[in-house]
Amino acid sequence: MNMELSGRGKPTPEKSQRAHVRPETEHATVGIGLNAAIVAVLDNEPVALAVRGEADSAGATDGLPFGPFSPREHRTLEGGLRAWVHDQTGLDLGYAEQLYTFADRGRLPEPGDVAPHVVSIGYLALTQANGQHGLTNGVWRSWYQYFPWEDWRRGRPEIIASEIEPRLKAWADKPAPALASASLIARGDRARMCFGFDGAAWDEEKVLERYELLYEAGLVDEALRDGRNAAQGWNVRAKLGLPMQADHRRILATAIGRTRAKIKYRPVIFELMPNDFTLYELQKTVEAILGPHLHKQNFRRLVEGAGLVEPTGDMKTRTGGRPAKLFRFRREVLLERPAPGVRVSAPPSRS
Amino acid sequence: MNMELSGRGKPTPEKSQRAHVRPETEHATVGIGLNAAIVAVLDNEPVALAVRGEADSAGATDGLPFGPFSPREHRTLEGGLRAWVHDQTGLDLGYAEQLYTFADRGRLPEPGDVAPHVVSIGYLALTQANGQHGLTNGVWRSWYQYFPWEDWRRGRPEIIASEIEPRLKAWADKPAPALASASLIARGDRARMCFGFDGAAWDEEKVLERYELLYEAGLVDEALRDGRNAAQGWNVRAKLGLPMQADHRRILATAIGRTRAKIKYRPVIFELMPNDFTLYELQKTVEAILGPHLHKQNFRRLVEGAGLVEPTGDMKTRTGGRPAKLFRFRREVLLERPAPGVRVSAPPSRS
DNA sequence: CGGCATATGCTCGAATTGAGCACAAGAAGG
DNA sequence: CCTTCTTGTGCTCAATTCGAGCATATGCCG
Repeated sequence: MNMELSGRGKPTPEKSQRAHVRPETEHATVGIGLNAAIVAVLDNEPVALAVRGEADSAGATDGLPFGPFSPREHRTLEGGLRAWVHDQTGLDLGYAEQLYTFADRGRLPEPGDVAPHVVSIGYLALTQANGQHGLTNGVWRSWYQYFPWEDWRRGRPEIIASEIEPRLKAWADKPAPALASASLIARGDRARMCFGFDGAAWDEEKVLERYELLYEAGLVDEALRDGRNAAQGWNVRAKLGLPMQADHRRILATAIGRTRAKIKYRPVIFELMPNDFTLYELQKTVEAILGPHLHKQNFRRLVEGAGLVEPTGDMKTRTGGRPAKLFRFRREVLLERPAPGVRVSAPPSRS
Repeated sequence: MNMELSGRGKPTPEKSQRAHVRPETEHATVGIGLNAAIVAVLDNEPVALAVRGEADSAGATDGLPFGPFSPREHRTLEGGLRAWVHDQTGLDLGYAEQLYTFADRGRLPEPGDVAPHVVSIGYLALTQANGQHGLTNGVWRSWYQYFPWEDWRRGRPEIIASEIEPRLKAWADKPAPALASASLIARGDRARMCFGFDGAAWDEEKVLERYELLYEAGLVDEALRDGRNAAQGWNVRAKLGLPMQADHRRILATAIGRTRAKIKYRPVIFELMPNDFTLYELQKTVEAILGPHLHKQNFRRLVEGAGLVEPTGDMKTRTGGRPAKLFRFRREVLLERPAPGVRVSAPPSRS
């Protein structure tokens, strides 16, 4: 989990372990946890399912649904995920994909413990949240509550200019610690690229990079909670977006970034839509996830031209204007195109 | 790990586990293994580092470098990976990224064992294999030995028409098992999309999908070894490509697919190149990975226009023709473009 | 019935892309 | 030395795609 920038020869801070020739038998055993970022779009708002944690030090913090994986009970990771998500929340997941496996020590809240001995595997699931249909636990919460800087639907979010830019620039002016742990790229340049300062382009897919930068800079609560402030001289009150338990917000950031990337080359957007929809509803859903982009007429040309949808024959009348044709997902596109999706391109570099 | 096709409501075959309210404490413990697909390009041949397994039933089978992860010894997964890769092979990894976590039971060779209790996390590493520089263990082997159908450098590989197409079509004509476990798409259609039968486009990124389809169809040795032939009436001798231990070939397939995708939007191709190179050498490296594509002049326009390279000022004379300008990777591109890479597009649907 | 709001069709210029022509310049060989 | 081969490099041109706007359609509401 890094910036995925091209850099050779990252240092290996750990000491080499003893040589071993046939290592297969000497595993240390750890627990496996599964985290699910369950995403839907409710009233044009992208939401994730959050469960309320028990109140800890600073009040109750949201978390993602979480459950252990037992290879004894479940044949596959995804099967285990579906089972306990159903048990915990009443939801039957549709589409699900694995995101990333997190095992980093040092991010976990237990202060005295040496190693977490828990590896957590993050999953992304997309679903329709028609009403609160059978939800027994957890609430749908806008993902922009956790990541307010990601919400460009009404233009550039103010929090970037008012909070993020000054604080990140102050951080960039401090010298980086000599370990050079993070990156070969200067702090200021990373901030510029991530948040589009000074006219750089905003890349809506870099959700994780942005969160990790804020974490490194000590601007999210999780950084303080994890004790990184002790080592540096940070502001005590960070508060950019709602925090989450453990590294759940990192997983959610990964999920958002993956969702934003994926709808461009896989028709997963339809996992979030009802069966019939108007093209404008489809556009609004895409924009809820990506931020506003497209010219309505061009969006129509795009999705119709790509063969992603077909008219149902019916119309929707209560649109407030001229009635709109209803469409449905055209499954055959999967057999026709190698990578069908809503291929919207980057917006023209608004800053 | 599936076809990532848009399909709702996959059935959950496992039974629900007992309800649990605060699951964090009741982890079953399992071992964590790390697998590395270490990729380089040697003499225009894409290679992966393979280690020879001890001879099992049918002779020695290659495997990927593999080591256990101990959270006690290593702070991060990637740190652990780098350490034992260095110990086992003498290599210092440059670029590395996590691929996927595999925990599926039923793919492991132990016939009597109920559950593997080992979760393996696959990594992709890109490196330069200048000579056998310090290699203490393992050999570089062309990845097309494991996946001959992926090698389109001399046109469509013959093995597709001679072996894969007839055998997959025979498999497609058999009725799918009622469990409908794999996909909502008919076997024949999946085969068509994966391998480009009947004029469908070849998508060089679908490496994993192709391997998994062959596995399901019982056409790779691993399927036989895992005992799937007992349930069906398969050919006893599969032999499409060299097999590997456990699910290492699946990990390598994931690695190849990811590499092919990634060089298009990240400048990771330069991890595989020496510092100075000619544009034609760069093109050959890209083609080794992707298959042949580009018009030489357009490739030049592409990489120069994208600002990916800059001339060193020197020339390379021993080219067999006119001397060629030498170039180097232009790091500044990382600060200028959000997703710089060799944006080659799909070849014009050769079948 | 007229105005409003949304839906939908169409056009046009700019940018990108695929493909080829032409020429440059060292190597090899008579 | 001059021809020919081979690879490198600059340029053009048509086809396609993309961004943006104009114009018209049509139900709803007063």
